[in-house]
Amino acid sequence: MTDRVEDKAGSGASERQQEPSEGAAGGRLDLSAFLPYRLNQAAERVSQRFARLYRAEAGLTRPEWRVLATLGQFGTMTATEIGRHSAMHKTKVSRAVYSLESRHWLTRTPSSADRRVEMLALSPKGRQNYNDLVTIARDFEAALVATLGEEAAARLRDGLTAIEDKLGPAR
Amino acid sequence: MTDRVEDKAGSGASERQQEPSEGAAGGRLDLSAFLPYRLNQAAERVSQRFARLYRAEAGLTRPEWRVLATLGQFGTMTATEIGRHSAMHKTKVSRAVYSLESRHWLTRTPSSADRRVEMLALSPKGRQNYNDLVTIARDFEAALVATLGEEAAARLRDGLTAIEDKLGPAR
DNA sequence: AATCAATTGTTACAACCACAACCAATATCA
DNA sequence: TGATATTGGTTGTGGTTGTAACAATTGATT
Repeated sequence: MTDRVEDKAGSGASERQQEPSEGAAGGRLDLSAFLPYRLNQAAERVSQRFARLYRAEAGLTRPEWRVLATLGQFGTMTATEIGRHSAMHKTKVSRAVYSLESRHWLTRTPSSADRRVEMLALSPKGRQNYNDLVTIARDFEAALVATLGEEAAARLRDGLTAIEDKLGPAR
Repeated sequence: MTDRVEDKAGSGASERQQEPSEGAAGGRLDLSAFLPYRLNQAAERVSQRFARLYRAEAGLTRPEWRVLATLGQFGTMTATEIGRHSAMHKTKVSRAVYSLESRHWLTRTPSSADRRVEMLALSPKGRQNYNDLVTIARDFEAALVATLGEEAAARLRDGLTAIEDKLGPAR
């Protein structure tokens, strides 16, 4: 439909035409139409905007937000369970948990059944901040959907569902 | 529609029920249904799979692949232009360019018009590798679309287009 | 019971990244 | 022209991340 490879900065002198040497084989690839690239860019744009909110509101990093969100949703879990549900690496979880614990937003309770693990849960302070952030998150998502339009948002969700269903977990 | 918050690992003893204390206000947020999270996960899954390919084929990092792809598409550009078209930070471009130059995949030519900039272009060796990677990229995208199904892929593209159109560039 | 394998979580280390500082060159404007 | 601001690109630094190694505990096998 549209062009999509224009340069809206307008500063440079010569606009680069898409006409390199093109050796022998099948030619170029339009990066800005390449699905993995587009997905990445879209995710980054949305995530950055949302990250600004919880960083401004609570000074959280992304891993901290995810741990908070997971604990807020499920109540009490171990670190590995958090990692599984939020798709984060062990060490990321470990450090985010430590950080939230330092803020007294969560508490560790040794498990009586398995002495390797600790049960993690939000403190009242943590839950209060979680509740505030949930409101912000809901508002953000609603605003995003409104911006995209219900129709486009629904299609986006369909596409994401397909990826989730057909591709396994990220690893 | 569907549940989406189940745990297919099945290893743990007690499955966490979604029933934390729920203070006073409106309750929890299902992270795995939250649009920014879903977008991020989907992008990461796809990117990781594709990254495995060009890392195995050519030992490239993601910034290096993007610089290669951009130069391959546009022929000759400056570092700033590469950054603008591939949405990468200055320093990332600088170091990726240096790395590709060390492999003799690209050449620098001082610009006669502006002695601050250097015109960057792929060497024959670089273009050859680019051509190979373009084939891999096309195959990957085709396989991805086939996996998702044409229908779902089209909806995904619509959603991404909406994000690109309605949301500005990542910063 | 004793050994070996697997799991949980933390930490050391190296790679990577963005921010800021910086140099060189150009543009702006008095 | 001369002073100042702006731009292109590189480098140093602090912070973040993943890999690997590790201690502690549990499970499996005999």
